[in-house]
Amino acid sequence: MLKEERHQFILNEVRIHNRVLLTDIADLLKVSVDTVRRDIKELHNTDQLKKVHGGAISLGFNTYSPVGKKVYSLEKKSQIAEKAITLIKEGQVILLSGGTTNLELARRLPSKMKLTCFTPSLPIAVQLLTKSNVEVIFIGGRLSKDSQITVGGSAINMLSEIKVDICFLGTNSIHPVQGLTEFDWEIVQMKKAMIHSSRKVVSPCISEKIGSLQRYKICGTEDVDVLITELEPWDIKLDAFKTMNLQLL
Amino acid sequence: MLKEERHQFILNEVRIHNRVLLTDIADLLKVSVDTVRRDIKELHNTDQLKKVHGGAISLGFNTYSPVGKKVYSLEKKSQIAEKAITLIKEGQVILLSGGTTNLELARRLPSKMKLTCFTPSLPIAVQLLTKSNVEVIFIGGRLSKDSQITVGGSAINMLSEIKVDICFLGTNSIHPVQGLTEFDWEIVQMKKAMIHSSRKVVSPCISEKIGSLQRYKICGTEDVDVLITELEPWDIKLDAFKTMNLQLL
DNA sequence: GTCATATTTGCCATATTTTGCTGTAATTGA
DNA sequence: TCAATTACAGCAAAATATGGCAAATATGAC
Repeated sequence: MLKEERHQFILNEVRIHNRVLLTDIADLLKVSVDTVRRDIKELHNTDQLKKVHGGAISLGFNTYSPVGKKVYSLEKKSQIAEKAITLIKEGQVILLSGGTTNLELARRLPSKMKLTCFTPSLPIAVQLLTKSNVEVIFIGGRLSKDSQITVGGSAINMLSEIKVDICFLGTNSIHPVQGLTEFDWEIVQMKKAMIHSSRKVVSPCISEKIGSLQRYKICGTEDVDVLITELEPWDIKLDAFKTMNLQLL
Repeated sequence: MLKEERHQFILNEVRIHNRVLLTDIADLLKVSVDTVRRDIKELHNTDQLKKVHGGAISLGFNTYSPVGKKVYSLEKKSQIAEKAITLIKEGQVILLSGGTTNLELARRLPSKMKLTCFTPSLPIAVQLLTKSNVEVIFIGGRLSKDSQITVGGSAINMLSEIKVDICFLGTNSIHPVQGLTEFDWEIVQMKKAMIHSSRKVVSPCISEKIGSLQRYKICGTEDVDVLITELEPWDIKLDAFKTMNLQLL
């Protein structure tokens, strides 16, 4: 692998996540942390990102990180993404909401499978640009700076005109009784519209988010067709969902 | 095998993969690495690719980061961007087409000025995310992988619903008689729509592109209100435009 | 055809760059 | 404060770059 490739990769990660960990990059690229450290140093010296202890952040980084510290539960999200990909078939039309899990999914889309992919997420669109086999259609609208997805009437309007095969709905909170909830009103509206635009709703969700509750309701569990977690099928956290009419992965 | 054949082969590989390894090429073509090295050196000297340690990468490899592109052109573009910014007033609604010059413009937008900015360009949207004072509205549609902007009916439709104060129209070719031209049909359609959606059309254009001509016509010079170049006002290249009803910067 | 000349190519010896590793210092979080 | 992680400098091995050289090939004039 060329040094320039690594540089591009790192910059891309920074663009998408606003921050990267040295160790994650080293892991992903299978090189030593020293090499990544040197790469980041170079990119720092040429003002392409900002080097910080343990990694790097984007230059215009606005210190606000919605999820808190561990943006990367890379391991779990990768597992979920791998499971999710098994649901996709050649030639299908899919819809990816925002969120880091869906970003992982986008990253792992097989490069041979022809797909059409709708998304309102800027990072996911950037990621999908590298997949020559995927036709990307971006849902336009006002860009929310926090979530880096488009929101608002225009976006919802565009969603109302489509009907896709599968929607992968990144989920902040899922509760056996209350269903899916969200703390941002505009995102709630977007997600509702996405559900209406899809034949099948898949909810990739890391286990920490199971049982949690936010201010606004998106939909009940009955609107979700498949719930994907990183847990084993017999895990106790999933018990509450087993009686329901939804597939567990 | 002829040298020319090797050159074509290498360029093709670079086009397809965006990068090549010296050793791979030598292996594939059954020639020594020295030969490939010399080939790449030649292609580098004639600006057909970029030589790096261990191989070569395509010229537009790091699409997002203007750093690494040709430095001289970056300087010109920066100058143009600086001039362009003087046209923008607090609270206005602007429209940025794609292109690296507009990307520079986006990067340099003052952080205190409140603005609303429409754009179909993914790199520009990413850049604008860092500007907390700018409301970004992304023109949705099918993403063209080459130009990294959205194109197609949906995008043009969305454009038809807006009327902005200023449109900065990244320009590939401007000709005193033929006007603005472009080589990609879909982008032509987008740019036409952008012109219709704007009260004022500004065309930032580095001097190399003056007088050049592409396959498809976007509009005549009469549709352009302001032409911004990096040249001094008295430069001979601008003479042809001086009699026209357009402002030169 | 022959000779002289120029180009191309592979090989070699010698720099230079890159990379991982080591030991030590600095930073972080509890 | 301590313990763990991360940073940094220096080193050595591997990979790559460079310039010189000679053999092979092509070119062109006679």
